[in-house]
Amino acid sequence: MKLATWNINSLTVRLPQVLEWLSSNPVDVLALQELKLTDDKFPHAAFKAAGYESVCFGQKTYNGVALISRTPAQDVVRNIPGFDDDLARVISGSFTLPASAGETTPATGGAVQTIRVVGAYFPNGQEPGSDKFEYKLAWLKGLRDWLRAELLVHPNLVLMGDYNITFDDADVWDPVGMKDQIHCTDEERYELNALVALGLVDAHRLFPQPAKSYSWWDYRDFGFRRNHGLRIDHILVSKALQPRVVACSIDKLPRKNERPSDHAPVVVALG
DNA sequence: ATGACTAAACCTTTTAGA
Repeated sequence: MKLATWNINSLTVRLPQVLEWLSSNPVDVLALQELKLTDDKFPHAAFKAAGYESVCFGQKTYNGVALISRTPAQDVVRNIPGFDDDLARVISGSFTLPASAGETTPATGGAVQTIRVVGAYFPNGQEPGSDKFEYKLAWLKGLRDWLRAELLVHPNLVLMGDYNITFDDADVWDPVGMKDQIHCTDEERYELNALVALGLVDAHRLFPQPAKSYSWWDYRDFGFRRNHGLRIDHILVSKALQPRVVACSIDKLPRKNERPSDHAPVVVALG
C-alpha cells in the first residue's frame, strides 16, 4: 500500500500534472494541498475517469485540501474538530488496510484493518511575531489536542501534508541564513516534536536518504536547479504502523515539469 | 534589495506563499 502527499499550488493549473503523476505512480491514497478552488470546481469526474475516488474541502483563492484514493474514503472529517477555523486546511478519511504478508494470527483474525489518513495544509506563519505566526502556533496546538484523542480511536494513523516546518538544520539548504526564520523557529519545531511525541514517527528518517533532501524549492533565483530548498512536507506514521513502513521517498521528477508546483510529492510504502 | 517567481483577484497592482 502506498500513500502520498503533494502541495500542488492550484489544482486548476496542476490537474494534468497530478493525473500524469498518478498514472506513473498509482498510489492508494494521495493527499493534496493548496487546491485554490471551491468545491463546486473540484474535478471529481477527471479523477473518476482515471480510476480514483475523491473527497475535497475547498476554498476560494487560498488553501483547500483533498484525498484522492482507489477506494472511497470513509468517515470523512473536515478541519480540526474543537478548533474553530475559517480556512480549509485538513481533510481526514478511513481506508481499508490490506493484511500484511503472513499476518494470519488470531490477533487480527483475518479481520480487515483500517488506516486513518489525515491530510493537512499547515499554516505558513509568514514571519515570527506576526498575527499569522500566532495563528500558526494556535492551530498547531489545536491539531495536537485533537490528534491525541484521534490516535486512541485510530491506532493506524498517518498524518501527511505540507507542514511548513523543518525538523532541524538537515532540512534546510541554508541553516545559517534561515536561523530563527519562518519554518525554522524553535516555537514551530517544538510543536512539530510535540506531534511526534504523541506517538508518531517521521517516515523519511526511517531510511537512508540522499544528502540535502528537500520537498520545496523557491521559484525564484533557480531555487530547484541550485537545490535551495526546505524539507517541509512530511509523512508521520503512528507507532502501530511503523513496523509496516518499507520505504519513503521524495519524488523530485514533477518539479522538473514545465510549470511545476514549488513542492514535490512525498511517498510512503506500507508492507 | 520591502528583490527574485507563481497564482489569484479587488487584475497594469496587490496579497500571499515559503
